[in-house]
Amino acid sequence: MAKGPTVYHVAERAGVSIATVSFTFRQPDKVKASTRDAVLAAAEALGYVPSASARGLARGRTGALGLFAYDYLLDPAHGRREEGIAASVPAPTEGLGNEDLRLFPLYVDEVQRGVELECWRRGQALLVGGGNPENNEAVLSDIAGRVDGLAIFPRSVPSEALARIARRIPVVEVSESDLNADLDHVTVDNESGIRAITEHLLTVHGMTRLMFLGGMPSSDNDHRLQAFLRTLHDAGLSSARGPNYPCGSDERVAEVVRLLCQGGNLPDAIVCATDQDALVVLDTLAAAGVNVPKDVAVTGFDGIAAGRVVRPSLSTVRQPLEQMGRSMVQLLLDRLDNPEKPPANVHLPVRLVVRESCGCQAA
Amino acid sequence: MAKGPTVYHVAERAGVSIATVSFTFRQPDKVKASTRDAVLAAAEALGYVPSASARGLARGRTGALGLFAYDYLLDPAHGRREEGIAASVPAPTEGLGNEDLRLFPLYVDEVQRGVELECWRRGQALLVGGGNPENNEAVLSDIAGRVDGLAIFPRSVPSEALARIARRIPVVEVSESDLNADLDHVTVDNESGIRAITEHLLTVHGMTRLMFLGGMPSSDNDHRLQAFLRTLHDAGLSSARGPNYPCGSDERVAEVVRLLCQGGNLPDAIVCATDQDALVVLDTLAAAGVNVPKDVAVTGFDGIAAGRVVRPSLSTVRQPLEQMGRSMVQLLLDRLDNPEKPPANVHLPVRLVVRESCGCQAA
DNA sequence: CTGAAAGCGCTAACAT
DNA sequence: ATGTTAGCGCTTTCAG
Repeated sequence: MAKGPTVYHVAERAGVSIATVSFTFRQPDKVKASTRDAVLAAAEALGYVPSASARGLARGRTGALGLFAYDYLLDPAHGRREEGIAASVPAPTEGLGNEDLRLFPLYVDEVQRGVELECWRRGQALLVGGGNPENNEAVLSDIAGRVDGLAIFPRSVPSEALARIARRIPVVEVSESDLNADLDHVTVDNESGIRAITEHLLTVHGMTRLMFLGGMPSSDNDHRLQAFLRTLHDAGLSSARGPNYPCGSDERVAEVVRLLCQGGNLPDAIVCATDQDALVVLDTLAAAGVNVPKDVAVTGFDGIAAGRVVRPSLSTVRQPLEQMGRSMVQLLLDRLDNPEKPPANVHLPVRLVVRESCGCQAA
Repeated sequence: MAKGPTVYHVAERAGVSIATVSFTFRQPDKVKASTRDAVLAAAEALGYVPSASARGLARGRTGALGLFAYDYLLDPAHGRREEGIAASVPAPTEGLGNEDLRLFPLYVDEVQRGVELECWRRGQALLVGGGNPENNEAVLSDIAGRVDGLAIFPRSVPSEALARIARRIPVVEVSESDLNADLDHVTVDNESGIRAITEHLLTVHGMTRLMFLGGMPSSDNDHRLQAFLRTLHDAGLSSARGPNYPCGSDERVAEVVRLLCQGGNLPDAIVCATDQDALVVLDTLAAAGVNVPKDVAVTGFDGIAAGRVVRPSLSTVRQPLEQMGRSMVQLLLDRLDNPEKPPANVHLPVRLVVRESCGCQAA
């Protein structure tokens, strides 16, 4: 606690100059063995811990990367995540209601884990910043001042703020984005993912009346919709209904589903833009007494953990979430090495995951 | 990217001194409105972002807190967690095998989330460091040099390394610890938790032959065992067998259970030291064709998410994991304000969570 | 191979 | 209310 020892103390104790101390820590083999041992011993004895601030100042680099972990569930559109994963556990009568599924790790959580694991693997320091409802800007600026590069989630940061930061340090964004075209990106193959799951519905289940449904608008979701329509078109079909996307929120998605139920003419399948949308759809259908997949099939996109646990379990397209996080780190580090190269884009494959909600192995 | 603007640039552009710029950012209301506006405008125009390194150096504080997120699952004793939560998703025949449950958030994950949320809420920067199998020491030292205070998990850091760091910055440890008595701690009421679940078995289910089982040794687990024995004693009973704790690893736990099955005389209930142990027990019993809770009841301790999802779902004692993370942050900040106060200890309550594995609502 | 010295960008007295 | 002036602890030429 007591204002730790500095290079000066170590230098004095080891009987060398501060330059030698510094040098010993960065190029251990460039100093005479005896000197090195003396320095290391002194450092050890004193409990010396190099100050990252001082080093950062001197080197012009902090040596840390940042992740701005905007939490979608703190966003009004999705409602608040419960007080902690798996927190609320009603006593004996507890079942595993679909409404509890928000307690499992989400898209952002898994990507974050990937960022963390990759940083740790490389011995890279990682600053994890979080959206603070109010002063998002201030928080972001603070983070920006602390790191050499920043990873962000789409739409978690206003474009102007982003531009200001990107002028100073490299920024990488996960997911597609029609804005911020100058940033590095990590994206997935939405096209083939939607095509795979849609064709599964068409071919394996012989369905013909499909509809696309999604809540929040995004570039990814836009592309998924387009891919959906193209797939249907290629099969000589058209969408069962005008695509209900973007509805705007979970609430609106539920509303659309309720209307569908009341109307009495459900499509064969509802292809959702994301797993979260699909979970809402599943909830709503269950509440309306509609059987999935018997009366209507439902599919998602993302492959979050909750989809494995719901009943019926969710057929979906899995994104390599952890890998996406790792790739962000990779991209950041690459750009730090080579600031001038044109914006890069790591495009990752996805995988069709067939479970129950499409009608396969309908228990 | 181009070596961002500094206070000097802003000062020049605003026609003031650098001190005024600095002052404007820290005490906005202490400067004349006109000056403030000029400074802010200049900063805005220049895209000024304060350097945390410089500030840290000057103030003697980095303004960030650290979490050393040792991952137990990277530890050989527990085996490696799959490539990402919910990653491995075997096709159509997939059930939700118990072996998949390691994919859900664990004890450490939930505590980490608590630390994050609390830091974000307070606008506190948070550095999340990770165990790197090899150079744990180096990583730790690096983190220590970057933060004003550090939160750690028990036994994730060798005591000597810890001592060195604790000499420089405050360190808070979650869970009980007979070592490191000089650190601040966040603990839970193991005694009443074990007592509650044991008495539930005794009273509600009328069981008499109970045994305690646990893998890894720890102070918490030690205390749980003691509480277990005391509870039995108070009821005029004794342990059905010599307590099998600490077995040492998941493997050894499984082995003990297999022996029990072969021996043919299972106790009425196996009270596990942790949920993780209980999941292993559940797995092993299932593999041996033993029915839970019919043939034997099983209970856990922790309340991790996976316990809700297994079948039979796990009766357990839930720790307020998120709150524990939040309390660590609180403790760190308190100590920074008041370095001299004696070691503090936040002792949190736990809650009995009755599900199926104890025999309640046996489907 | 090692020492001397000049900053890195900002804060905090102390002046004014 | 604002300007002056020392550093904070480390890195990095440049000499020796």
